[in-house]
Amino acid sequence: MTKLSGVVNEEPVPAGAQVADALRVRITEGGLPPGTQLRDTALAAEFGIARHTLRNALRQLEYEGLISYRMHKGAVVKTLCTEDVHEIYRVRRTLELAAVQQSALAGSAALRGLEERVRAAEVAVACESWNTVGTASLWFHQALVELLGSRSIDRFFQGILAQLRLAFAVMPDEAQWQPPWIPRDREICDLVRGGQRGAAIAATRQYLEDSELAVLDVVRADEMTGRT
Amino acid sequence: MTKLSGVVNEEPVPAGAQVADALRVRITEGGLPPGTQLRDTALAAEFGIARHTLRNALRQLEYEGLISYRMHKGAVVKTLCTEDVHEIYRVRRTLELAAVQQSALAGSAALRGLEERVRAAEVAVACESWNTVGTASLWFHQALVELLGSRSIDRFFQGILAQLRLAFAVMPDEAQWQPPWIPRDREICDLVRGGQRGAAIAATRQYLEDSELAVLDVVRADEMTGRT
DNA sequence: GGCCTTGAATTGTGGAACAATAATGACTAA
DNA sequence: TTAGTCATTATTGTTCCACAATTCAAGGCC
Repeated sequence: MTKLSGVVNEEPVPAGAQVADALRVRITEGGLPPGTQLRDTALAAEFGIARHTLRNALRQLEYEGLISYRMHKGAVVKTLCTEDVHEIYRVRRTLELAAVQQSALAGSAALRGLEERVRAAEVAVACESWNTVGTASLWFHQALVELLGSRSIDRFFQGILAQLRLAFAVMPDEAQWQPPWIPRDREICDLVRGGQRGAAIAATRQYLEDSELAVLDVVRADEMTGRT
Repeated sequence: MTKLSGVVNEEPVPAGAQVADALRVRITEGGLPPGTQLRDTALAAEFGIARHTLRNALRQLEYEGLISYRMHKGAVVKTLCTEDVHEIYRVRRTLELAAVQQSALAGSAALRGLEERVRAAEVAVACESWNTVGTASLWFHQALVELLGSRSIDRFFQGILAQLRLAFAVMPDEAQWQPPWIPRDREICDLVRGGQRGAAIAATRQYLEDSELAVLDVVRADEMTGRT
């Protein structure tokens, strides 16, 4: 509803892309829980844009893996199945471990980014802003992958983590679930910055192992409730 | 109306997606060389679809990195600059080396795929079907990455290699350029299948190093001719 | 209850139109 | 002549409307 105010000299952004951004936020913040049907006429009306333009936005989100399209059945916010979780963690293992392995070659700016984002997560824990904690932690892992120095990989990984956030969206008690991971993020951060590559790899591998199992629990629990 | 038992239930494919596939082929085969303006009215007329549908197809290709959009200036087939080449090879190094490293865990089907595609490339060389050689070689490297067993990474990497094909599209003498790489593909394939991980990694790293420089030469040469 | 039919709702696509911007070319001025 | 200005045209981004194809929900029939 709010017409986005653009700073004058910026490159103009197509309306569809703006709506895509807004929807992406709504989905990853849990405003549109997995399984939600996205009726294009309704959404178009809500955002005050034409149906075609909205459908463009939905297409973009489909490419990013946040919604799934089926012919003549429209768009649905994706619900993660266990295989999806395995897939997400296959990607995480590949990219995060590769990033830690090559961390010696990373620029100092990227390394500082690590520290910043871990600290942000710790602040979120201190503030007891639980819904922020999960996002901050994911941002840290995004920063890890950014050590590789590849923009396309960064974008790709961003989509993967956005999908992972779909699992957070159906989590019953984020306050219990999220905080324990932050000290482990801190540990990985310090090991990487300290140049202790072997230990960093081991810590990251174990982290991903444990995290995958934990997320699987959440997804399986959600599958149970959904099947009733 | 009842479906006969055993008949495959084909999900219908949206028209936009079909056109996107056709355009992707045209671009990667060189039918639409880099820099070509893609006028949507003309293309829509040619494919016999509405402008909206065609624009959806273009959006998809934009997401894959094959075309670039600029507001109110439409779509253009992307022309690789040297930074783009660096970026492509950053991704290749990350994923292909990670794949070779983890090749011990790969399934036997994936390993057979390696052999198949190298052989296809060798056949193409024997047939002197030079335009096929480059594509076959890229397919081999795609198979390498498939050792990781991740569908999303496969799709991502496919897009990257499609971008690389844009460099082939402006290459003056593919017959000279492509064949020398095939024996090196063969070497990597045999090392991986033989379980000689260290040697395989070294060979792959050297391959990517040399390949990047060679592609950079092509792109730089093209930049010169384009600037006149 | 189970099955079929029917009508409404929704999607996928087409077509025309319009404002905003870019490209083009003519015209003027130095 | 050459540079700059301005109007004309093309093209894009977006909207509205329309319609066939298909799914969904409800009701009627056995």
